[in-house]
Amino acid sequence: MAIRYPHVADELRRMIAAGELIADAQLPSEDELSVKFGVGVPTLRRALDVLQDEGLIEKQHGRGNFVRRPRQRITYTSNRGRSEGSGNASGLHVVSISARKIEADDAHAALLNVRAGSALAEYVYLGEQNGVPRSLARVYVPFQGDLDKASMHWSPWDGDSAERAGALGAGGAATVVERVSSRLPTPNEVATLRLTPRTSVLVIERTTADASGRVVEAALLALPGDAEAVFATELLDQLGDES
Amino acid sequence: MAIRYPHVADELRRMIAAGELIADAQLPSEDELSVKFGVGVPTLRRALDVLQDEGLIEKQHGRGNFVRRPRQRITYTSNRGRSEGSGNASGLHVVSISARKIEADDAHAALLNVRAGSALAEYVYLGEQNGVPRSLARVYVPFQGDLDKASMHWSPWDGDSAERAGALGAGGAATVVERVSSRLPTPNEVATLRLTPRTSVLVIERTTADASGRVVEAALLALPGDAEAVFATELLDQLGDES
DNA sequence: GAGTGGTCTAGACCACGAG
DNA sequence: TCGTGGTCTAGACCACTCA
Repeated sequence: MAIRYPHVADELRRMIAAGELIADAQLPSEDELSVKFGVGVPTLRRALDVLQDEGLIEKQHGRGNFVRRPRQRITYTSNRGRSEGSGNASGLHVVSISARKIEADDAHAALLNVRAGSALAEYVYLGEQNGVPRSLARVYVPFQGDLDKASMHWSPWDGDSAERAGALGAGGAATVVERVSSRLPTPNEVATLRLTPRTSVLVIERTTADASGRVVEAALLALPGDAEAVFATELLDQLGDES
Repeated sequence: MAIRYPHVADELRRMIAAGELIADAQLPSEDELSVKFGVGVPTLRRALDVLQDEGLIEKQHGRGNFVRRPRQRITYTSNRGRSEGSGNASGLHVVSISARKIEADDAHAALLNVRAGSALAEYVYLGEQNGVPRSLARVYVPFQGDLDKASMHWSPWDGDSAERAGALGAGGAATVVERVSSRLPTPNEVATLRLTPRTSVLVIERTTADASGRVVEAALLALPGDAEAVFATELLDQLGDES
């Protein structure tokens, strides 16, 4: 016997691709679809789960299932010391959510290389594209006596790394380390970014240290699954001939 | 009425964390567990799905459910022109799977900036850690008359970017662009890396171009979900005082 | 209150793995 | 052949949304 839910998923996928179901439009109810495809409701729901994992539809409890507007790919660009280019991501509107003083927990302590319990300033930013939340960023800086109002306008998206490092008062060489990983979203990210709990987010963890190795800033950036981070480097050939 | 499957999942998670279910050990059958937790089999299976998404268990059709050995975090390091450090990832054993000549399809063409249909050399590598497949890499190079045997020992994990660029014959400045994204695994990746179809993989797409902008190499690296990519840069302060 | 999706159920049957 | 997980089913009931 054939496994039926993949075929149902294929057919729904085809209908979306063919434009028979347009973005933001509501799908027929699950009862209707199960009759239409000649399968039971649980099987139809299994097919919808697949489409949800693929980001093609969005389920809304009590309202219905909807075709999702295909997301524009969102790109985080690390401009490694070259001041050209980017600046801000295309069409992304970043708003500051909150600025507050907190005490470092163990995770913060490891990130910033400070003692747990020391004072930090936390800035939270939300990036939106066409009114859709697209990125959630938290920036941590060792607390310097007050919440730096100027910092509230620097999201991880803005400006050049070198510029930031300079402005942050390093006054010399700085080291920027960026870690990129992928994980399931936290409940907070699910709510804020309007995600499903089962689709991964791309996480970029950036720490900036001054010449003495002291971490002057750490940024945590969460992007919905269909995102990418771009790192470009121009290399001079540092090698002599190696016979 | 309370939703039951999260509680079942919590309890199973606790048992694994507490060591009551050890790595590689088989779980009781789903029938047994459903009785033990006082829920129906579908509900128990729903809870197991959650644990599978979290990478805590592995389901094997016809055999049983097993506690997964916690994965060591795997790290891809981009050493941006600095020859220090890394070289190879910790404990990773890379073997060459295949080397063959192919014709570029549209995806290859876009990646390497060549015409579709032009000849490419494709090298495939599998990285293993303790006998467990941990990374799948495909490297593409414009075909140069034969399959370069030497290249077969350069996986994306080996060596320094600058060294590679030099060895690749650029003979001057080179540009390396690395794109990191996250997506669901292909069926091939599911089989080769022993993944589940629902857990994301981290994908690193690296292209190396010579001074003239010609792409001399493209590498596609797929890593299971609990992986990270690290990019470190040392910046000289390029700014004068900005009044 | 009507309509929607979410959860839970019991049971039948199929597909896979191993002895 | 047997035990396992995988699929499919029909139906009951709950939770949410909106008029």
